[in-house]
Amino acid sequence: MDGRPIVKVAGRVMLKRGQGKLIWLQIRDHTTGPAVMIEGQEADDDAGKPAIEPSPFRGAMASDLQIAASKKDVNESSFELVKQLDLGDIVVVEGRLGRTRKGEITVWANNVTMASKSIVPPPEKWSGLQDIEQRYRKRYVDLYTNPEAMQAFKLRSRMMSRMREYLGNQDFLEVDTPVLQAMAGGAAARPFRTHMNALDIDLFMRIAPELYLKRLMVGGMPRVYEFSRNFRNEGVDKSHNPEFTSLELYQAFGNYETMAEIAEGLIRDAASFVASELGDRDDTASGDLVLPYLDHQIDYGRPFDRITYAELFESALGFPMTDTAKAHAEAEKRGLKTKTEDGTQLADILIVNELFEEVAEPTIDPARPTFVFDYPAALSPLTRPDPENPELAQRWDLFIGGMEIGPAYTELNDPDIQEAKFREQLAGIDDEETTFRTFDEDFVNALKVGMPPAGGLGLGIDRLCMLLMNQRTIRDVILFPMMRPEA
RNA sequence: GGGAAUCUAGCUCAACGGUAGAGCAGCGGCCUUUUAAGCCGUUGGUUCUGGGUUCGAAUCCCAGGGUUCCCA
Repeated sequence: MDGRPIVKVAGRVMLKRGQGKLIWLQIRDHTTGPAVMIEGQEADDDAGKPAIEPSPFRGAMASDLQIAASKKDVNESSFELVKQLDLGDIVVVEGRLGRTRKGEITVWANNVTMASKSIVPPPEKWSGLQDIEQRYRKRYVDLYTNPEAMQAFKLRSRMMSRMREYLGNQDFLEVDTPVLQAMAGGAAARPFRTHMNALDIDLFMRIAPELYLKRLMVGGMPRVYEFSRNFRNEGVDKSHNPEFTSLELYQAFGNYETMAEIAEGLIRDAASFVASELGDRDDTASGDLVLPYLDHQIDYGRPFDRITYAELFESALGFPMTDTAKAHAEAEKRGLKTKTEDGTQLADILIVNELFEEVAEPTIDPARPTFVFDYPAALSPLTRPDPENPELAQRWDLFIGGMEIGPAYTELNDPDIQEAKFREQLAGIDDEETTFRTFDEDFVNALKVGMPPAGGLGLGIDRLCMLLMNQRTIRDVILFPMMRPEA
């Protein structure tokens, strides 16, 4: 009649301002996407798109809708309902879409019904839920209260869809492999133990999917990946949660070089996607792709830097890593660990690696994604040694923003070498008493059946989310991070 | 593992060792185009837990717990 479309919207009441015969609501949209359901005629240009401008105040973000319930427009029971509404209630509103005198897009309600009553008081409407602990424990409140939290998790979800799409386009198959394993292999970490009653056997939660994904390579799946929830019975800090998500990926006839291409392409695509979702950057035109992370402006557009382990070591320490006498002296000088807890001297290579991690890694420019190539073979039991130089493993680690994002390897597919490496590990060549050591005979047997030469890649998805979404801690990209149960 | 900080109303925060408060939310009224908060009135507490010092403890001491931050 007046040309304004009739819409039906639903959402949680965030603000309510009563004015006697006119009551204003702001509701956080519970319909999907920006579209309200338009039941009537097409909207006219200025009112059709519910492009509600972001408000300058925190309580009402772009996804909020404004509702006006006027006693003269709304039916009597609806008006009574609106008067009784509490903040936090979820309502369904039908009405005409229009504007206020000040131009605010508003649904002028004809009918309001209660969809769900909230009987717990919401946080303070201006400052929201501030307590960090409560934000994690009551994520359901955090999400509706703090739009930036919601945005990070929406982005995480969409980013993972995008990665699946990217990999699917390259003929990678997504698979699921066991979380409960009789032996927790594929990484050096302390596992969670559990027990299966029906078979009366002890089991472990996986620390990595690697050995199963490789079995699939043996079986003839040339390109596989898994977004794997891994469980490690270790500490919690701002970049570690006991359960975390990694992307593990294997490519037959690939190697660590092709893995670098895939990793770089995948991360750049994800970064580009996140940048466009955030929608407030105009740097794609120039070919640059820069996203902020804490104090850094990280450039995902340019080719990632590449350096070898030995080069980085020497440039940071000032002497070559082969000079083990100097390495020992340097480690002593810096007070690094040089002995195991029972007092035996650490192996040279472990001293070198201590120095590498403590001194060399921090010299990597956090704003430049950097591959560190060619790790010492002794540190990489599942990696194929370089045929030219068996001391080196065909492995790289990727560092971004000061964090280790993931390794990749040219995979070891020789069953004899694999078996020998397993034995070496069991003999305790490394110092880590927390490291769980396994000898997976069936895996050796799979290699005897024959695994194609392959490249393998692991990416820490939580850390990638921290980077791309500029979140300070891993708990801000995990919906329900590990917390001690409340007393 | 070490150090520091913090824990008070549903939420955000005050309170020199001297009656535990404010704002928001809630509750009762009045109010048709507001923009976190309209106006008036009003309810609300195991001050994380347990000990101790003191005439008197949110405050000082001891022990424990949760969380956060920094370091290893």
